[in-house]
Amino acid sequence: MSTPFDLIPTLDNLLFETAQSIDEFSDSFVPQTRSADERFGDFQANGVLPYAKRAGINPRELAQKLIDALPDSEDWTIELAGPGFINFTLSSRFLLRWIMEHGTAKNLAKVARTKEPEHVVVDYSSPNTAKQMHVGHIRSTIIGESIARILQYQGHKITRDNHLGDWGTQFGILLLAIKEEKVSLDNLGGDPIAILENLYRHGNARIKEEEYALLQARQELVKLQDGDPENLQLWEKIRDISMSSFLKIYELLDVRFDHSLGESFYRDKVDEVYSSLSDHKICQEDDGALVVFHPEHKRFAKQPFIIRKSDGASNYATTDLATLAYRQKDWHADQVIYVTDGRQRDHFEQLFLTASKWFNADDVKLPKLDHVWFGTILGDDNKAIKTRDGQPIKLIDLLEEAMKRAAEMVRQKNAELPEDEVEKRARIIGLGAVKYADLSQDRTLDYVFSWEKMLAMQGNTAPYLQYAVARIHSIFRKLNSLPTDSFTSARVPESDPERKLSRKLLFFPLVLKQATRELKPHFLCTYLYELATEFSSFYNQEKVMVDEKDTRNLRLLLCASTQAVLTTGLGLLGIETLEEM
RNA sequence: GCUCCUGUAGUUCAAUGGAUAGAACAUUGGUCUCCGGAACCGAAGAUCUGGGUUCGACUCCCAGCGGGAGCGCCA
Repeated sequence: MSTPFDLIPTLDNLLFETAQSIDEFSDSFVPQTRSADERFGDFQANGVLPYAKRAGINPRELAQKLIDALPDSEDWTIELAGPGFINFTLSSRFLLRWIMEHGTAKNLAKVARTKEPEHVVVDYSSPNTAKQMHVGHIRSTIIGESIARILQYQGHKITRDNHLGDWGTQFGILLLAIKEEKVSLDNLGGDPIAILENLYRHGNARIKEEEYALLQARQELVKLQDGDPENLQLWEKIRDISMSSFLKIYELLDVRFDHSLGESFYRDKVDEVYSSLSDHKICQEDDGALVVFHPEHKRFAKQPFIIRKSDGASNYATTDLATLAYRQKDWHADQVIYVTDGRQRDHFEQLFLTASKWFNADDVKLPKLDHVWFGTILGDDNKAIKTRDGQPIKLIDLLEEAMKRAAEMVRQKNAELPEDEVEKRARIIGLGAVKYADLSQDRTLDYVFSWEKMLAMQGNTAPYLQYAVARIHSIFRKLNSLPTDSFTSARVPESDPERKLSRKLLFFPLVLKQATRELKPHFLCTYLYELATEFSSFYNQEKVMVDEKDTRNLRLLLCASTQAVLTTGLGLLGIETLEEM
């Protein structure tokens, strides 16, 4: 008999089915099983309370009836508590069985797989070409990657698409500056992207001081969009320079895209958007622009979704519609997840409404659409982050600073370590800290930037989790054994620390489900931190390498399983682990 | 003006309508012949205000107050 990976559906079913044999219950009963505070057991079902209330029955009496009807089980004991909670306390044998069956990375991965895999496109990172990535891009990149990994882990087919901003107004300005300053893009030296960014800044200043320059910039953009060979060539070079600067960052962050289909990719697909939406009378002309209103919506009845500007040019609403159509038609996406700043919520709400009407009119199945939005990164003044001279903090600087600080700590810990090993550890620890700092808080909240916080190595941080993993490696190293060895003769968990750690391991599937349902990795972070804390406490209280074989095996099994869950979980956050640190 | 988000210890953050609101940092007291002290154990300390819904509210609703954002040709 196999032990259920996620106990909640099992208990839910058991309670529901049993309830059906009792007169007072109907099929509208929802057991509401959830993990319980450890003071009350391991799982609790709360559903009797609201049900009894509705039926006008005493909840404690009804709960008792249900408990009496439940079949006896060797796997748990059941208790009535409080106003009508039903508490389940798992038997030690069950805990041991679960850990033995599921507690390796391989088995976890197997059992976490969904029976209904879907094709999910994750649209994230999406920087603008011609500019460097700055701290503002870190959230989309890190959160998007984690969500992609979480879904992929559960067996979904994931397409990672970097929707570059490579066709917008910034090119007119940049092209103007390049031509006015007669810059050759062929030898820009060691940091070409920085030079491009400076040029852009010059151009931007020019169009603000002189109206003629503004007209020229617009003209350069029109020329580019009309396929002018010179501008197109320059544009391609700019794109290449930008991409190579992005790739450096993606490599550090261990992010790889399947596609980088920017806005330019859709430039010959926007006409189809205009004509189709016009044919279906979804859009209308207004002040010379083509717009979509949603009369049924309290805000978008008046607030337009502009899909073609009055000068005839497309904008990001147009390309986003074209992009969605492409993802549906060519990729057969079941779901599309957009990971962007929360300030774009209106845009995506309008996009989803418009797409829904459009696809419906064309009788095409609309993929499930999710806007995974996150808060702004703020500075000390509670305004969007800027450096003192008003420039955004470059992402590459942040990452290098993190690695530098981590390297210092690694050297302090181990002075004789060869430099390449220091660098390797510094990368995993430093970048892990940066990722974790971002992922560990609810993404919808604004984020106050501080180097201390981003690079913190103590407390609820990646290095703390990595440290727990490294310690477990150290145990097995000493024992000349492997975490993947089998520990078949282990005894059941008895002591408080053994039991607490065991039950924590069992909650991994619940957390995975929650993080997936809400597309919020911080649930996973909180859990991993609690697991690591529980492990440290256990490890402090219980000697692992004892002579008594069955006890040692149990404790080693707990170590191995903890390591498997921590490593797996951190992997889902895009964070690597070390055998020694 | 309209709309949305947000308000929890000194600070930074958790908490699926569920039982006594949980951590970290900082403060502070301990553990140290220990299998890695990047550790462990303890103390102190919080739900903006006022109503409402509910058996039960940090959570949902209404009204204030404070902070932030969006609102026609940027993305």
